[in-house]
Formats: sequence, C-alpha cells, structure tokens
Amino acid sequence: MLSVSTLEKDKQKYHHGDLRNTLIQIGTEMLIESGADELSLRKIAQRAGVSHNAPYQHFADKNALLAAIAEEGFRLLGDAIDEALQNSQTLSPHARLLAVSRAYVAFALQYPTHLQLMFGAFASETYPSLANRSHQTLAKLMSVVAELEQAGQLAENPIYDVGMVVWIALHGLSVILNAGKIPDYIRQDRTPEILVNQFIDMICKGLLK
Amino acid sequence: MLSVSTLEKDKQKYHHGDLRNTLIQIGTEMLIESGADELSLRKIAQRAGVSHNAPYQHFADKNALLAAIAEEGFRLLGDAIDEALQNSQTLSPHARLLAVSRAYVAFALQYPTHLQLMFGAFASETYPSLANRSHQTLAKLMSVVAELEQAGQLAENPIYDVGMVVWIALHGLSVILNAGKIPDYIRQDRTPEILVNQFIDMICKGLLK
DNA sequence: ACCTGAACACCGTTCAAGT
DNA sequence: ACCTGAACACCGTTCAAGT
Repeated sequence: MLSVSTLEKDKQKYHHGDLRNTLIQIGTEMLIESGADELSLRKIAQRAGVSHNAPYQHFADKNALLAAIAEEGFRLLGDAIDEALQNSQTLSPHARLLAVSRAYVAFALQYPTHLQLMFGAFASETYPSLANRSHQTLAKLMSVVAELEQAGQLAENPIYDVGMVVWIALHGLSVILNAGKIPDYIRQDRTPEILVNQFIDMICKGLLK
Repeated sequence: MLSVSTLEKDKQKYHHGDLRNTLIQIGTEMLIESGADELSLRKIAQRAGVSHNAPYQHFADKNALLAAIAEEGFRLLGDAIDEALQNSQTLSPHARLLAVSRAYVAFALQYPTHLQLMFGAFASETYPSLANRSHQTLAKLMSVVAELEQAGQLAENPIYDVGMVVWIALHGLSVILNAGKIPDYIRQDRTPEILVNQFIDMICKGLLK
C-alpha cells in the first residue's frame, strides 16, 4: 500500500506543504461523522494538529474550505456512479440508468450533509473548480443517456435535456427523502431503491396518456 | 408578497403574549434580506426589542425557531401555488400543472435560503406541525394531478406517485438552479420559466420511445 | 513561506434574579 | 408567566510576531 515514493511524498506532510489536503480530508471525515453544525474551522485545525490560524494560509476563509470539501463530495459521488457503471456493464442501457440512479440516491442518503453542502450557494466564479467537478458528475449521467440514444430508445428530445431531467428528478428525490418529507400514505413500505426505480421508470414512460 | 394576516390575527402585542409570532415574522424577514448566515437568535431578539434571552420562553432552542420559520416558508409557498391556481382557472389541467410548476420554481428562486431551510433536516417527530405544513403543500400539487385524472389524461400510475414525481422534479430543478449548477452548454439562453415548462412537459410525455 | 498566540466581536445556551 | 443581565464556552477573523 505504501510505496517508497509515497513515503517520500508523505515526508512533505502538512508541516511542509500538504496542510491544504489534510484539512480537506479531515473536514470531509468530520462532516460525515458529526454533521454540518459541528464543523468548525478551529476543530478541523485542532484535529490536524495545527493552530486555529494555520488554515488561513491555504484558504481565504471558512467558506473556501467548505467549497473544497463540497468539491471532494462531488468526487465521492462520481466514484459511486462509476462503481455502479462498472457493476452493470453487462446490462441494458435502461438497467444501467436505473443502477446509476440508485447509486445517486444511495450516496445522498449516506452523506446527507455532504449533499447539502455540495448544492449550497457557492458562486461558480469564486469556486470554478467546484463548478467543474459538478459538471463532471453530470457528464457521467449524460454518458448513460448517450447509451440510450445509441440504442435508439430516446424520444425526440435534446440529449442534454434528457440528462438534466434525470438529474433534477434524482436530486429532488434525494433531498425530499433526506428531509423526511414523503408522507407515509405515499411512501407506504417502499424502500428508497424501489422508489428510485419506480419514479425513474415513470419518467421514462411518461405521466400522461 | 409577504402575507402577515395570519400572524397578526392575535391583537396582543409581543409584550403581552405575541412575541412568538413576532420572532417568526422578523426571522422570516431577516432570512429574506440577509441570508441564513446572518440569521442569529440574538439579532432577531434585538430587532424585536427584547433581550437575547426572551426567545427561550417560546422556543426550546434556535433550531425550534428555525423550524417555525421554515413552516412559515411552506405557508408562503402554499400561497404562491394558490395564486397560480387562481390565475389559471379557465385553463386546461395540463396548463394549470405548468402554471403551478412555474410558481414553485419562481418561489424557490425568490427565496432560496427559505427553500434550503424548509428542506433541512428537521425531524418530523420533533416538529410535527412543520411536517404537516409540507404535506399540505404537496396536497396542492396533488389537486392538479387529480384534475388530470378526472380529465382521463393520466397514464396507468398511482395518482399519488404522479404527484410525487412532479414534486421531485420541481424541487430538484429548483435546487440545481439556485446552486447555479446547470452548465451553460445546457442552459443556453433559456429562462427558468422555459426550463420548467419544457422539463415538465418532457416528463409528461416520457423520455423513452 | 508557513505557522503561532493574543485579541476582538460575535454566537447559543444556562442560570439566577427581577416583575 | 414572562423577561432581564451576567456568565460560559465557543466561533471566525485580524494582527503582530516568530521561524
């Protein structure tokens, strides 16, 4: 696991230039563990073994660190989607769409505070690499839509719009599930996985006659 | 814009028993003006002309006040939807669905921090009246779906599921628009209104052949 | 260039006390 | 019952200083 070169790189630990990534990593862990309210610059710094002021060497303010943690969140989500694509290689484009959809919602339920942070209001101009990461994530959804297109299964809509519609549905479902806002009389005894499958299928087939 | 009628129904001022509603109203205003970061219990109390401790007479903690402000947000959203229904009485069920959809997204874009608060993680058991309000809002969406049903235009899906699918799409689009996460190559020069119309229509007709 | 420590203005919350 | 004021532990941020 640890090669010599890795060790040498590790020699340049945060005391010599890698504090930035350490802070992002610790922030990510703390966000997963304790939620957004407990996430303070001072606690992150303390856990990194550094004074509460050191972060300002690498981030303009707390918001900049949060943006970096959000960016890391998009990387994690991207990994989850890639894994779903990997595990569904033999299946049909439609089944792969459902697999990716379940992966999206599963990520959302596993890392609710991350999702909230990722879709918080970070200005794209101020945090361009965050915007970039979110676009890369969307691109993974688009690739599945492209498979449907190549299989000749798409109705007459711009392919990018199809991808966006899938995205807004997945994201809306994720947020509403996390907020606990699906009434019991609708939810019944369906798991999130079943809800994703059924709702995405309804969208594929259309709501009206 | 901001209806205060319900909150003003009690003639007793906050010095005589209406501090609770005053705090909710001031909190609502401050959230609209300055965003969620600036929203502190102490500032709300100060603006209400009361000590920073008085709010604890009416709310267990800051979170409880936030939940009440979120609840007020659902009331405002409900008013916006009602207004859209009022203004589209002569139109077809389908056109009314689009009108309500535009109203939802318009509200989201006008009060982005409210929307975030409304869909934050407030436990339904701890804040039952908040959960109730959100269910009432969903019911307004359901009423339009019921019109489609009565007009015989619905495909073979549980009616509640149809309403939920509309809701997740509207909410996902709202969050993603507020987060500024639609890439320019997709957004092109379309306004939010046009995006809502087109995306909801795509969902009505179906994405696949 | 990178980090520390003191200081400042603010925050949510608790407690004792006042009416 | 409703509100106040002092106190506590925390926070983000700035500044001067140390290596």
